[in-house]
Formats: sequence, structure tokens, C-alpha cells
Amino acid sequence: MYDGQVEQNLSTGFKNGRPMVHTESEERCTMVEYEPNTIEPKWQLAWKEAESFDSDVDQSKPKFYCLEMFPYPSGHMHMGHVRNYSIGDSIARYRRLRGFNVLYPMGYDSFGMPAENAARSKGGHPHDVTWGNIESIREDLQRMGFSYDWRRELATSNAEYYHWNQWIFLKFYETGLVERRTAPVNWCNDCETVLANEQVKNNRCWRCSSEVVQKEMAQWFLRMTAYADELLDGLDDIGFPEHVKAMQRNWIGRSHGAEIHFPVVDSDHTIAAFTTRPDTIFGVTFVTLSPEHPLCEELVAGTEQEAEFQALADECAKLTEFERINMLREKKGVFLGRMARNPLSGEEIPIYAGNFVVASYGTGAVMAVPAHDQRDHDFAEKYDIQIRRVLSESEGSEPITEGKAFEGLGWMIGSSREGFDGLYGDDAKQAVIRALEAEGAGKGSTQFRLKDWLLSRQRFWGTPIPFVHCTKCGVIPVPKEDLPVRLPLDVVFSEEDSGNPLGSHTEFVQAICPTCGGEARRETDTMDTFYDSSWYFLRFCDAMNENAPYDRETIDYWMEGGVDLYIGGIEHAIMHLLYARFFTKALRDFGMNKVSEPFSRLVCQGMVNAPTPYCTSCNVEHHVDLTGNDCPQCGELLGSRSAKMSKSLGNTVSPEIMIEQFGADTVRLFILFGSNPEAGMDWSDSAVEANHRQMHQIFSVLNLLDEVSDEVGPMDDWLAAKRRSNMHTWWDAMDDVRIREGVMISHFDMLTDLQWAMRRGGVGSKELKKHLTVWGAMLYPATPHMAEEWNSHLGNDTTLAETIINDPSIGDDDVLILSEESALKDLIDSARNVKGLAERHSEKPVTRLVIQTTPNWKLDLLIEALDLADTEFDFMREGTAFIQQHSTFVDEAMRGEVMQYWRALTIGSKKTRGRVFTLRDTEKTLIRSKHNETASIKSAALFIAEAINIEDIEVYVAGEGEDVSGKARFAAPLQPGLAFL
RNA sequence: GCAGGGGUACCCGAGUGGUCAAAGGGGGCGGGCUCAAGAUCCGCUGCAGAAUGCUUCGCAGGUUCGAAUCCUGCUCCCUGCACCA
Repeated sequence: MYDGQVEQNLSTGFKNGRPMVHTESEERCTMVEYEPNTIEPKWQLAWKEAESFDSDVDQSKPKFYCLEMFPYPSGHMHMGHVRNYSIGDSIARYRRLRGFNVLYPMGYDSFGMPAENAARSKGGHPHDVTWGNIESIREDLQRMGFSYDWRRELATSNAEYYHWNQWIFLKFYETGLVERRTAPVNWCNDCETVLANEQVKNNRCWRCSSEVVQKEMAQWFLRMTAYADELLDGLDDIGFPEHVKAMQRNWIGRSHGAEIHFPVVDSDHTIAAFTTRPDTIFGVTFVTLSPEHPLCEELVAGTEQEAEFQALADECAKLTEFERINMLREKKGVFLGRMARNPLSGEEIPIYAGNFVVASYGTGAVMAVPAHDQRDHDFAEKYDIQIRRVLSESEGSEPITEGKAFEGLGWMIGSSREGFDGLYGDDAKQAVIRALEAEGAGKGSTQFRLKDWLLSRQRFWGTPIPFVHCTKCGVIPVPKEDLPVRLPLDVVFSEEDSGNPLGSHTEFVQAICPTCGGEARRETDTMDTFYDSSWYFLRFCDAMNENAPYDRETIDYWMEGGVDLYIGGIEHAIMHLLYARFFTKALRDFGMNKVSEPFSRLVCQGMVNAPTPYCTSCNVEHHVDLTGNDCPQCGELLGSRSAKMSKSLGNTVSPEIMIEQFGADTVRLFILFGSNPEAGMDWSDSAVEANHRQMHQIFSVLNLLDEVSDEVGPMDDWLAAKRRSNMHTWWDAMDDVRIREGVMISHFDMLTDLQWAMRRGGVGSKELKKHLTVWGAMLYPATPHMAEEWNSHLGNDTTLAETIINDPSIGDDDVLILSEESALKDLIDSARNVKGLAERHSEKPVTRLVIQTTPNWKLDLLIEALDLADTEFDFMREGTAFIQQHSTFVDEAMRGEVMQYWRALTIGSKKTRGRVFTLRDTEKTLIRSKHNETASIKSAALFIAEAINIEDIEVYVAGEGEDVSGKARFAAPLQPGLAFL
């Protein structure tokens, strides 16, 4: 399937080889220069030739399965794709660096209506349309340098793939999970096909937004409800974001309750009603049926209410569900002229048909308890039906709530039978259920909102359902050895011919019955495309397998614990993820795999937004053409806000153009640094340019190699310590997919730190080389091309793609080295601040700085206080006594200062706690090491002077020299007294 | 209506009891370098101030010695579901 797109890129790409922002002047041509459009294709080719990203089962290595939701090939890649795959690629590359055997595949969800519609309007065949699109999106993917194992590339519209769709379908059939039945189904007139419940939003088609109507049709279902409990319970311990779990829970909608049988008076019929509140059984004052309920017509026949019922039923049938909910919030009902008997109380109650009862949920009938259900309450008031309280808000007292239903749990009261009053909540429900079951009048029952998955579609461009219809034998599966049932390629699509062209394709339709050998008609329905994506992640594990969907041993290796990281859009929170979870469980039960949950960690990447003209008062977003204009509706000047990139708003940014201008690595850096994966992000041209400059800056660091000649330098130890510490933080962040944080370290902090080291005296060539080598690996996940170029410039023969990095063990002195340096930074910061103030107080320019460091007794006292704090010493209570008998307290002249200092150390002020509690761990370590602060500052004096623009600096321990400006008393450990003169 | 997520400085965004006037980036401002521009490096970017104090994390209360962080109410925004018995 792989067809050498990379070579094509090489010959055809980047006519505008120079980036828009360009930094180097021409005469300095010996310097290394960052040229993304040269190095990116170069490394893409190198990776490909080295087969760096091909991975196979290797039981000796830990595996990491990194997966992105594969795209529907609609043409070129958009920013949403770029973001999705940049996240995945950086993690895949990171995991390889860490020694994991990484499975990172890519394919195309290539069945579906858009290709069919395109074929219809432009002529041609969906297959050609689809393949054209796949070619261009593949080219885009490769130009971004994503590290897929291209051998595994698949397209669901290929017979090599959908063969196994059909094979699995027959498995479903064998195990009784396939059902063909006539049912009222959702029909979209525009798409000319049925839709699954999940594909209907507000009674409109999820794809074309036209209205959905109900039709009675024979359709194919997958019995997903058989797994409803497991699908729900499994959510408790998988790594999905909370809101995705919430959506799935809502969708599955499990409710526990009871089915209660209400016998119809003077009839053999019984009305079964589902309720979650059996504890309110004694408050039932009527029963309501959905107007579609089959009993309605029979019961009402011959009563005075017959005509009235017909009117209501007609009205409901005519209205769409959408209208029933939104236009007619008013509850309406008709008495059906008959009574039912409450099975526990024996009481006779009227039967109504009500427009608010949903036919498809539960039994389509509800027991109405107006005192404890607001809907029933409204209905009862309207039709003047008795409202009877049977629950109390507090134990042993009379009900309080008036004028509306009390829907909470309460204590049963006023039961017409012994043994129930006083029971509460779940006890009450169980007691009623027990009574019902004992008397055969009902049972405990669990209902689901989840329905079976209607997966047949009356369309062409999908997997043919592998069945034939034989007049003698009925509906018969195609034997596995005859698979795949292929879609014909000689089909003509045109605007005039609507419907499914498979039906009129004689060759396709004509079939032989596998059972009797007689003439049969082939099934022309195809499968919902969500079927294709429900197991593609399994196929990827063994994508070249020609004999089975996948091999058991292979799948158990790659799918152990599920896909380790799955990245995609929130729009698939319900359908795709639910179907995929269902498939995995069902296939597990077929013995095909061990794993039960397909995705162990899901990351839903946020939207990519872009600035869009926006009218605050109309709350409307406008096309970017109107930027700076007045609102066409109200005339106010348009503001701006960020909105999802969309064609209709014209605020899209083309990845191709960005890549051409800045290179793929800059686009990746921008995407990954712009915000964390889950958060939304705003496109910003200036930020992209800034990131591009950052790339240049990082890359130009390589020039230091020529500039540094000494083998060792004063900052070698510091730089090494800083690198190790950065590396650890970076690992933690990347392990947890906090990519933004990781990139901040690898692409920003690392540069800042090196610049600091150079300013502070510089590093030697040996350490520099080592530093750049390790840094190269850190640059690799987010900006791999630049990192490889960097790495090869350093003279390393092994590509980063083949490199595994080792644990950077922290050096013993790292903490001290780093905290000493950061103490110096702090000193400079505060000196700079104080200098500014001093200048305002001084008539002449400030030229001298006298630094008085802490006297030893303060240092000793602080260490003592730190030790006490470790023992949970109560400074509030015992601190004063402690200091008063301390040796420093003997000298009366010092008592005031000692006491003041002690309080600052241990108690603090109103807002801040004592210093012993606010010091950083690194600072504590430094203080306890009794490092020589005076010497440390002295050795950096020149640097400090330069940094704050001062001519002369003097440093001594407070008390050992003149107390200039009386600043000695401010001197404390890590906080020397500063006097500017 | 129900459920989930949010509101942090000019903008984006990190931060979930004290080390927070609050990372990082963008933008803006100042300085070094330069004939100059760009790039780059350094700094400033709540108010006042010789090292401290004050005000600030949607609004209003509360808990606490101490709140951006915890609790309650309100408000606004986003997302999903929606007469589910």
C-alpha cells in the first residue's frame, strides 16, 4: 500500500526554500544555519531507508501502542489533524527514545457517504474519489514527518480490510449477536438510509442535519445491549477523561427499578410499567400509556373516549419527536375509558394515554404518582386526578412539600398494607419488589437507555453485509470461505439515480443459496461505517495477516493493557468509543483476544481556534472578510474572538502553507507548545513566527562548538547538573503526556540555561559536546528533523530514531551546585531591585555596592531552627523559652536583634510563616551544607557588577568590616545586606 | 431542567492551602550590540517603597494563624443529554 510518496515530495516540494523569517547575514556563511525545507525531506528519507519506525513483536521489550483516531480521507490534512498527529508522534518518538517497542500505525476510515456523494455529483466511482483523497492526505502526513510504521497502512474500503469486517460479522451471527428484525427505525430522506440512535441529534441526521422520520423496516442489528452492564461498569477504571465517561454513562443510562403489572379491569390484559420508584406504589393514582402503546387502541375501543384518543394519537404520530419535546411542552392526555388495578393495594385507577410517555423506553407505560413525580403532578392537576402523598421528608412526621411533587427519597407513610410504613429509600424499594415478586405481580428490573446498534445502511460505499435471501431457506450467511463479498467497481453514479445502486446491479444481486444451491438475492444493505472503526486498532497489530483478522499471540502482545495512548477528538466520545469497547469485549468472548478494554488512556485533543470577527450584541461570529467592519445585522463595530477553524468563517489556516513557510518542525513546536493537548488553542501568526525564531536560535547554538576552544570551563558542573535536573522533569512531563511542559523544558529552558552558563564564564568543549548530545535527544520528540540534523552535526552516526537514552543519574552535588547558582540569581534580582530604589534616593549616580553577608550566629541559629522544625517543634509555645536560654542570648546588647531574628525565622509575620517553613528544599540543603556565602559571592563579584551595571563591589561578613549605611542588620543566610553608594 | 468542564495580569496560559504579585509564551516598553534596520542578548511590564507594605486570580460570604487553591450561594461561558418514569 505504501507507494513512495516521500520521494515524490523530494522532487516536487518546497519551491520557496527559504523561510519567511530569516536570520543569518550572508557574510557569515561558515556558520550553521537552520534550513527546515532542506533537512526535513532529508531526514524523512533517511528514516524511511533505515526502516526506523517498523516495529514487530518482541517479547523482550516493553511495548507502547500509540494511536490516533484515523482520518476520514476528505482531501488534504487540516490543522485539527496536524494537532492530533503531532501529539501522537511526539509521544511515539519519546517512547522509542525510552526503549519501548512502539507500535504507531496510520490508516484511513475510507468508507462513507461523502465519497459516494462526490461520485454522484462529479461522476466517477467512490473508489477513485477515495483513493485520490488518500494519496493527498498521505503526502501531507509524510511531509509532517510522522513516524508511522507505513507497512501497516490500511484503508477500510479495501477488500483486504472489509473482508474481515464480514468475517467478524459472521462471528457475531454465530454467537447470536446479530439480529434481523422489523422495527421502527430512523430514516434520513436526504441520505436515503436509516441511522443508528446515536446518529440522530435533536431528531436531525448527524451528517446532513435534515430531519429524521420514523419508518418501519427490516434491519440488521448488533445486540450491543448484551454488553450494557459491562460497558457501564468498565468505565469506572479506565483512563478516559471524566466528561467522556459521563457522556457514556448517560448514554448507556442504566436504571434500577421494578416492572409492575397492573391488570386491566374486565380484561385479560395486563399493563407492565417500569418504575425506578417502587417505593411510591401506594401513591399511584393513574396509569399512563404512550399513545403508540399497542394496548391503547384495544382498550379504548367502544368507549366514549375513542375519538378523542384517535385525535391525540394522530397528533403525536404527525409530530416529530423534536416538536413533541420543544413545541408542545404542555402535557396532554386522554382517559381511555378503562380502569386498572394496583396489584398491591387492589385499588382501581384510571388508564390514560399521555403524549409525554416515551414509547421506546422501558415498557412504554408508566405508573403515575403525582405526589412524587413532577410530570405526573402537572398531569394530575390538569385532569383533576387525586394526588396522594405516600412519602415523608422526615422520619415519623407529616409531609411538608405542598403544591409540587416531592421527588426525593423519603419514609413510606399511608400505605394501604401493613409492613411498609416507616421504610426508607432502598429498603422501601426492595420491600415493595419482594411483595410484588411474592404475588407474581411484578419483578425487580433494570432498564437501559442504550439500544441495540442498528448497523445496516441502504448505501453503496460500505461493507456489504455477507448474507443472501433465499426464497426457500430464508436469510442465509455467506460461508467464510466465499468472503469477501466485494463491492462492484463497474457502477455508474449520477445525480439522477438516487438510492443504493447495488440494488440494480444484477451481477451483484444474483447469488446462489449456500444451503440449497438455488437462486438467491444478495443482501444489498451495507454496514454503518462505525463498524469499520470499531476494530481497526486490532487490525493494526497484525495488519498484513492474510488468513485472519489478526493473530492471537500478536494481539495479546500489542494490546496488553489496551492501546497505551489513544488521541482523538471529543466528537467520538460516545459512538466510536462505545462501539470499539463493545467489539473488543465481544471479540474477547469469541476467544480472539485477551484484552477487554481497548484504550487504557484517552486524550481528547482540544480544538484549534482562530480569531474571528464577532458581534457582542448579536452574539454572532462572522466571516473573516468582515474583519474591522461593522456588524451587518446591528451596525456595531465588530470585535474579535476565537472560534473553531471552519470553512464557513474563513478562519482556517492551511497546514501546507505553514509548512512551506516555516517547516514542519516549527508547526509542530507551535502546536505542542501552544497549549496542553486537552486544552483548546488559538492560532496566532505572531506566535508561529516566534516559534520559528526559537528554532533558529536553538539551532544556532551549534555554532558554539566552533567558538569554545578550552576543554574545560567554569560552568561545566553547573550545566551538567542543570541538564540532569531538566531531564528528569522532562521525563515526568512526557511520561504523563504533559507535552507543553516537556517542550517548555526542551525548547526553552534548555536554551536559557545554556545562555546563562555562557554568560557566567562559559563551559568547556568537552562538556558542551556532551550537553548538546543529550539536548538533541530532548529536542527530538517535538522537532525530530531539526534534532536529527543537530545530532548528525555533532558527529553522531546513530540517528536519534535509533537511539535509546539512559537514566541521567543525579550527581551527589547537583543540588548544592544548582542552589548556589540560583542563590546568586536571587541576589542579582534583589540587588537590581534595590539599586533602582537607591538611585532615587541618591543625588549622584550609584557606582558601588557593599554586600554584607550573614554573621555566623545567624546561620547557626537558622540551622538549629531547621532541625527543630523537622522534629515538629512548637515554636509558638516553646520558641521563646528556647531562645531565651540560647547561648546567643547571653550578650545583652544582642538580645533585641536575636529575638527579632528568631521570630522572623520561626513565627513570621501576619501573612507569611517563619523562614524555616518557607525555604525551598534546595535552599535548606545549601544552608545546611554551611557553604561559604562570602566566598561564593566574591567569586561572582565581577559578574554581578556587570549584570547590575555597578563599578565596584565589596563583600564581607557583617561585623567584619564597616557597617555601611547600617545594612548589617539585614544580613541573613542567603539574604545579604546590600548598600549602594 | 440534568450532567461534565471552565472564568488567573493587556492577550494566551501554568498554578489546587503557606516557598505566590502568581511559571512560560505572545504583545508592549527600556537597555546593550549595530552606520542603521532586522535578528540577537539583557532587563522592565499591579501600586507605592532601601530590601517592605498595600491591592489583585468571575461576584458575595464562610473555614483557617494563613485562601488563586477548601466550603456555601450567586453569576457568566463552553460541552453533552434532554418529558428516560
